[in-house]
Amino acid sequence: MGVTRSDLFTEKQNEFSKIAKVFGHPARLAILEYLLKSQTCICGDLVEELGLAQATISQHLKELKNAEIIKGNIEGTSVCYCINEDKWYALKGIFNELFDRYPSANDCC
Amino acid sequence: MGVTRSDLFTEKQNEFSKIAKVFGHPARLAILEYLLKSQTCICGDLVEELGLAQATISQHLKELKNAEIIKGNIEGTSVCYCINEDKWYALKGIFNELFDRYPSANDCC
DNA sequence: GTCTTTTATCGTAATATTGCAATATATAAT
DNA sequence: ATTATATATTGCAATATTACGATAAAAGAC
Repeated sequence: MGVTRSDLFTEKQNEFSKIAKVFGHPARLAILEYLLKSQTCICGDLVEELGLAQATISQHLKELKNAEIIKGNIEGTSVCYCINEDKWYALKGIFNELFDRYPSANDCC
Repeated sequence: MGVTRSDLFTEKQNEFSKIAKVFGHPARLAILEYLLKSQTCICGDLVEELGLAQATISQHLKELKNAEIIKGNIEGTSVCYCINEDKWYALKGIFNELFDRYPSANDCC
């Protein structure tokens, strides 16, 4: 009990839900929005920007990196993070693929 | 500790993440995909379809209903579930709004 | 070398999620 | 009224997530 039954679902469903889960936390969205708008991608200021502890932000960055939504480059003592463009466009496609499967109009609901 | 710091984020970020979280479980995706493809929307067969216990499915349906992604109509002793069309199109828009904010092409990553 | 700065990791506490058996509720059929 | 069927709710155990202080690791400044 308590453990997600991934065995019951398709590879696609498991993959998609894993990605959706990454978007399922406001801190990670805030990080992404900051990366989207910032022209430079030096990102040490995320701690002041978001108000979470440094350890917490590092953890969220790790999850975004694991999902390959962002990339990180070491730049001297700091790390330069930015959106993974290729993945970003791929994600747009994956989500649209779902949302374009329009619900069949039924009369009962 | 351990509680999401919603106070630190914008209303939009909190709302979006809440929706994304609903998509963040394969069972709920499986339910949605079943509702999308099924012409009829009588949904008692989800239990056999998915392989999860009836109580578990009922719980997932509740979360989908809370997020207003699906609607449920009582139909005799069973309940007829289907996608909430309006919400579905709205969600498509909300996700595209995010994905259309293309990352600025930087040279450092 | 030491010191400073920046980010990552570890350990741990608080909370949330998932799954299911048991039970409750609601309606239909008899 | 009793029984059968379908779904919801409750209670609880297992697991996952979130947050943060403390500490480690890595690189530049001196």
